[in-house]
Amino acid sequence: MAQYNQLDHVFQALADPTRRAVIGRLGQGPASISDLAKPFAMALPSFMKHIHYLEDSGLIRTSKEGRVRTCILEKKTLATAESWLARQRALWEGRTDRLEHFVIAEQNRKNPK
Amino acid sequence: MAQYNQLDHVFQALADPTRRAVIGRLGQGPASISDLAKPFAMALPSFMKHIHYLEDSGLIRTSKEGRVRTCILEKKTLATAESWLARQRALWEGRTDRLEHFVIAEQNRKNPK
DNA sequence: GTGATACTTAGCCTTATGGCTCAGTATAAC
DNA sequence: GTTATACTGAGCCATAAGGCTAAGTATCAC
Repeated sequence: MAQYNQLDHVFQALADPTRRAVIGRLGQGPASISDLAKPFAMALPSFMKHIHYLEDSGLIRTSKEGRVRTCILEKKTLATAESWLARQRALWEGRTDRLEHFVIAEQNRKNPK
Repeated sequence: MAQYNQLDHVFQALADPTRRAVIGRLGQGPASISDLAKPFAMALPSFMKHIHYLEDSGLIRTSKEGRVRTCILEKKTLATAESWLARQRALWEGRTDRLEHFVIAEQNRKNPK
């Protein structure tokens, strides 16, 4: 993983069950660190590493207010993973580009910038 | 990554640019190890580790005939990653849909026909 | 001001990853 | 039967991942 590539970090972030669970939770709306950490039998600093990993990969964004840090899902980043997979499928299905365009169009429709 | 979970291994496998390139190539059809290895400035044993990783994760299957090992893409496994992402999207879009409904309802309340 | 809450920082430990070399085996070509 | 080809296996190395504890800081509640 020597060179800079967002997909590397995104897929790597998705490779851990704790982090996937966090993403699943954040799909339902923003949450604080301690709320997110609650379901996991893990020391908080360990959990924080996952949060940092997710933030560095661009899959979530966080902000601190008072002593509480709130996390939100960055859907656009998740979409880059989705569209890579869609592109692979498009390739082998011979339907070049159509599916990827569909995914991106859907993303823009649902979350216009 | 202590416990058994195919998604862990699939996403982990996708986190490396060499392995993603191999998958891209195999999307166009089966290929031998040395054909696959050609584009990479990497010793063959190093490349083989990637192949083993891909095979262990279930993303490819390989078979040997004579001295040549041929690799093919296991599309079904790639689909498990795709469907996890699709499920996430479904989750958060379900939420935004409800939010949209709420917003529309509010608008109608404030500005009745 | 004291104490609880919510992180945060620092550092340790074990295992996994991703590269390498060097040598080995099995098949194909001549 | 030699030689070239196509892996394969063993093992080394540096760094990253993912857990831990212990101690620190900044808010908030009383």
